[in-house]
Amino acid sequence: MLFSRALIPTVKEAPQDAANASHVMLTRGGFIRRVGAGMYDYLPLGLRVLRKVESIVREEMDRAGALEILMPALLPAEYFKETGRWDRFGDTLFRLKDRKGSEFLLGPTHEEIVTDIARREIKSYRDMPKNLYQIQSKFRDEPRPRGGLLRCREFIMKDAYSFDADEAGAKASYEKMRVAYCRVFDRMGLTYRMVAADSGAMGGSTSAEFQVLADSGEDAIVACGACDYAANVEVATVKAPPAAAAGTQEPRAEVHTPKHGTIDEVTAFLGVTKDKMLKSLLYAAGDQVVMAVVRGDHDVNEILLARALGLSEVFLASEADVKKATGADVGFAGPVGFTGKLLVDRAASVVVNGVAGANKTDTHFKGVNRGRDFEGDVVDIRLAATGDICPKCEKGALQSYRGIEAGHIFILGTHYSEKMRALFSGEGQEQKPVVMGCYGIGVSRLVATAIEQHNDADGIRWPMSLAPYHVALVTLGKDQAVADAGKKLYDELWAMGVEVLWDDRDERPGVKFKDADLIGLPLRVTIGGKGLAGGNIELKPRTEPDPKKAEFVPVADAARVIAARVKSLLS
RNA sequence: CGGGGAGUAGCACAGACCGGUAGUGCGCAAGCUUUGGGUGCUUGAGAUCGCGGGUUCAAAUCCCGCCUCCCCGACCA
Repeated sequence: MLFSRALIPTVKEAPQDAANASHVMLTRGGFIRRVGAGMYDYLPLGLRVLRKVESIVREEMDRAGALEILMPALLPAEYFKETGRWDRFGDTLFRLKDRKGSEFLLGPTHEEIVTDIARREIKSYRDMPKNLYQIQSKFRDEPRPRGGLLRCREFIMKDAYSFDADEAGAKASYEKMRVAYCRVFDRMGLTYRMVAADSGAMGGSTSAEFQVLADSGEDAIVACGACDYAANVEVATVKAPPAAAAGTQEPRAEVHTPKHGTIDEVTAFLGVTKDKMLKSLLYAAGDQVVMAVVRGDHDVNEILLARALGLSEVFLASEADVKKATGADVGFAGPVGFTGKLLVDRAASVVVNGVAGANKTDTHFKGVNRGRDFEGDVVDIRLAATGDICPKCEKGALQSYRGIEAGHIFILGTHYSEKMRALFSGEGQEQKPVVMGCYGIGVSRLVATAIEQHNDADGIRWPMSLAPYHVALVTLGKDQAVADAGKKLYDELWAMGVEVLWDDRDERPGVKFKDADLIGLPLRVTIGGKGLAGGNIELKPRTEPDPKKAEFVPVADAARVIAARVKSLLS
């Protein structure tokens, strides 16, 4: 592609609203333009990257034996009513009506529709396993679209669905997808972790997220430094602390702590460390108010807390509810004498001579010990953090990371097949629901995710497998010999299968170099009058910041050397 | 949905408090200049000041209503 004939509208200034690297660079580099909140144009460069992501995903799905199909994005409401998701999806669903007033939706995901295919076409255990996938636009009315392509209302997703005759078959299908996903992310040159995750509304028995590590990620994950344990912090647990040391228990004593309600204030006032504090938080859980106690240096994990209570969610109690439940102002709640349901984190349960609120305004207790001063149910309800010991190997220390969820795989079981009567005949003529799995990859999100992980101050550093073109060819000056050499190399490289973007514009060198860095093609070939007079062109990887370290390659060898370099970076 | 912020030329912004000829930089067009990291100079085109209403002789500016967008949080296969 000739730059002079392309549509690559680079701009110097970042859009005022962009807050992360990928949004800034995709916009500045002329890859995308915003059309509305969470809606983007893909300009030619952006579309080429999107297509590369799609190709890799498609190749790996096909390799894993999945079959590509395409379902409509516009869907009749009846399918979602059949499974109850028409109501359960709430405001996230884009709903619309046709001219006759019939209800429709724009598909946020396609379990119902693919299950409809299954119930019509899969009649026997002999028809399975099957895995159907599509790459398609999805629509979700997100409460808050953000981050450019990272969270859109219309986005492109690969969604795959497996159908098996039994749980063991489903596990095998799931495992195939896991391997395929690893290949996808490996080929894209991404650093990622497969983590245990909350199954959420899908209610599956087994699920894992593929988290691409990036400081700008929305998700917090922890991973063990010694074994393969990794989990979304939502569901991460930690090794149980040692049983209480048989230390001497001080008598419990009331202390006056006027206006000192926070952990920081109380520890400073009483001269104790945070791990001696019994942080007591009140939650609205269903129709009751429960108290959750964790150590002062720990935080409550609300998802674990909700699970421990058998609920889907809990909310921090209002100030009024706290006062009603404890009889004290916020900041002075504690387990001693609390009459409601009491949950105590494992680590907090073994604190000896702790400090806790006395359920009396401006008052705390010292010398609080579980077993003597209070009871409560001991559960794991705290957030894992860096330094905690791994729950799996019980040796390694956990490390916290930020991640971007780029893929999620589930075993769904028979949730949808039962509701929609997707039944098949087993070997003994019995009718059984198919066992399903579902597997998503955020294709358009990956375009942005790759940049979040691969960029520097000057712009993007595309991995070769995702770059819109393999090589940026920059010719300098108006010298005809340079232009001729550029044209020759350009033609040779394309003939060898190398995708070249030739900056043939009548621009000064600085402009071309800046744009090349911004667009971020992995290899840059420069042809200038001086170098050419010496019989050389220059070759520099985008990852090399120092232009002086460019490699000189004889003109005669250039095409061959460059093509070989591209090939090695692709494998 | 809660909190905060912003809508003025293609982009980034000033002007608003204190009403009176709509401005700057980048980009765009033309000319000269320059040519290995966003060259310098000159000239020019380009705006229903988000929308609707109100106050006023006069509204980008003051008042009322609405819309859109962004950030933090909640939310989120």
